[in-house]
Amino acid sequence: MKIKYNLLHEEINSRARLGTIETNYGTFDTPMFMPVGTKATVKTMTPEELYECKAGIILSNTYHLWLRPGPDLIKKAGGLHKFMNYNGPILTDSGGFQVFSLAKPKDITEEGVHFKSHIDGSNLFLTPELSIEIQNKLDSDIAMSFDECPPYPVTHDYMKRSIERTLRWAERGKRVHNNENQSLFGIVQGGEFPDLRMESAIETAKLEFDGYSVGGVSVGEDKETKYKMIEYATKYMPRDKVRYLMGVGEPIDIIEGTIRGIDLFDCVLSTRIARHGNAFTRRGKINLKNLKYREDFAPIEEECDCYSCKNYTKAYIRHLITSDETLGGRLLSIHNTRFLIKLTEDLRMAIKEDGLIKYREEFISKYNGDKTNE
RNA sequence: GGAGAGAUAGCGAAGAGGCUAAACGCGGCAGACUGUAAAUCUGCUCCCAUUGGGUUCGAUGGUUCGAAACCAUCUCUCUCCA
Repeated sequence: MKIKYNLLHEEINSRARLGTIETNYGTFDTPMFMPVGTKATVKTMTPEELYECKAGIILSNTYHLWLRPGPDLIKKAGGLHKFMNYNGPILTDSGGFQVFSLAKPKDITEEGVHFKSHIDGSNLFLTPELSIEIQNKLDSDIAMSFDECPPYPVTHDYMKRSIERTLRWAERGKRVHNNENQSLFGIVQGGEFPDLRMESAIETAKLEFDGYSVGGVSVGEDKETKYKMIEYATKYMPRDKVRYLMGVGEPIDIIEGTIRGIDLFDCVLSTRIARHGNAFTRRGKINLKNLKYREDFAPIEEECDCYSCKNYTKAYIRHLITSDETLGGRLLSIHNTRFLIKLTEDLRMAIKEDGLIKYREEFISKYNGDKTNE
C-alpha cells in the first residue's frame, strides 16, 4: 500500500501540525527527524540502535546505491529493507541533491544530468525515469522525484527555468513509477523567490503526489532567507499531505521548520558532526575534542535517555575521538540522532498543547545562551 | 683503546653561507560541517605585540658585511673493530 498521512492537529499559534504516517513497515508520528543512511547504512549505527533512538523512518540514496552495489543486486536481495536489515520505513532520495553537490551547471540538460562517478570517474547519465526505476527496484517506502537542487544564489530567470524543468521531470518520473508499495513525493523548488515557490508548490500539487517536499534549502543562504523559503513553499502546499523539508537540519531549523508547517526532516549533521567529535546538547553544540572535556566524567547530557549518555562519560568519548577509535563517532551518532528525534517528540508535545512558540523561545535562549557556566 | 657517523622546534625529519623563525610529517590546540565525493576539510602551533619586535638549530670561541650551514675546541649519542 501507499503511505497514509493523518493530520491530527494544527497548532493555534503557528502553522505546526501533528500527524501520523502509516507505512508498510509501521506507523510513526510527525513531526519526525529522519537519520540519513546514504549508502544503505546510517553511518556507524546498527538498525537496533536506530530503533532504540526511536527513529520513525530513515533516508537512503538512489545515486549512491545505483553506483554501488547497484539496484539489481538490491532487488535480488529482496529490496532495501531486507538488504540492510532495517524493518522500519525507508525514504530514498532521488539523486537530486547530487545534481547540487556533484554536477556542474553544463552537465544539466532537459533530458537528464551527466555525472562523473565519484568512485571511478566514469561517465554517468541520470534521468528522471532512471531515478524512479532505480527507486522502484530499491523498494523503499517513499521515493522522491528527480529534481534540480540549484545553488544559492541564482537569478530569478534561472530559477524560473529550473522549477519548470523540475516540474517536467516530476511528471516524467511519475509516469514511469510502478511500485504499488511505494509512494512518490514531488519537490517544491524556487529558491528565495515567493512567486516561484508559489508556482512550484501549486503546479507540483496538481500532479497529485503522495506527499510533497521543500527542496533547495540550506544550500548557502542565511537563516532569515532559509525560513522565508520554507514559509513561501508550505503556504501553497496541500494541507492533507505530508510536507518534508529536505536536508534540514540543525535543532533550531527543525523548530523553525515545524512552526512553518513541516512534518518531516532529514539531515546528515547528526552523524557527520558526531564522527567529527561534536554533540548536540540543549545548551548548544559542543566539541568533545576540546581540552576542557579531558577530565569531564559526566555524560554529554545528564537528562538524555540515549544509550551513550546512560553509559559513557565525556572524558571517555573524548579519549575515543582523539584516539581515532570508531566507537567514539558511534556513541556520538547515537546521542545526536536520539537528540534530534527527542526534539521532535518535544515539539509534538508542545504542538498538542498549542505551546510551540513558547517552547521555541525557551529552547533558543538555552541553546544560544551563556555557556560559560557549564 | 682504535675507526667512523651524528646532535635542527613537543617528537620524527629536511635544510650544506643571505630568498630561513627554519620545508614536510606526527603530536597538540581551535574551527567548519544542513536531501553525505566528508571517520573529512581549514587555521594556529619558539616568545611578546595589531603592523612589528625579540630570542633560536648540543656548548663555547672564531672566520665573514652576513652562520643552523665554514673552522677550532669541548660535551653527549650511535655504529663498527679490539
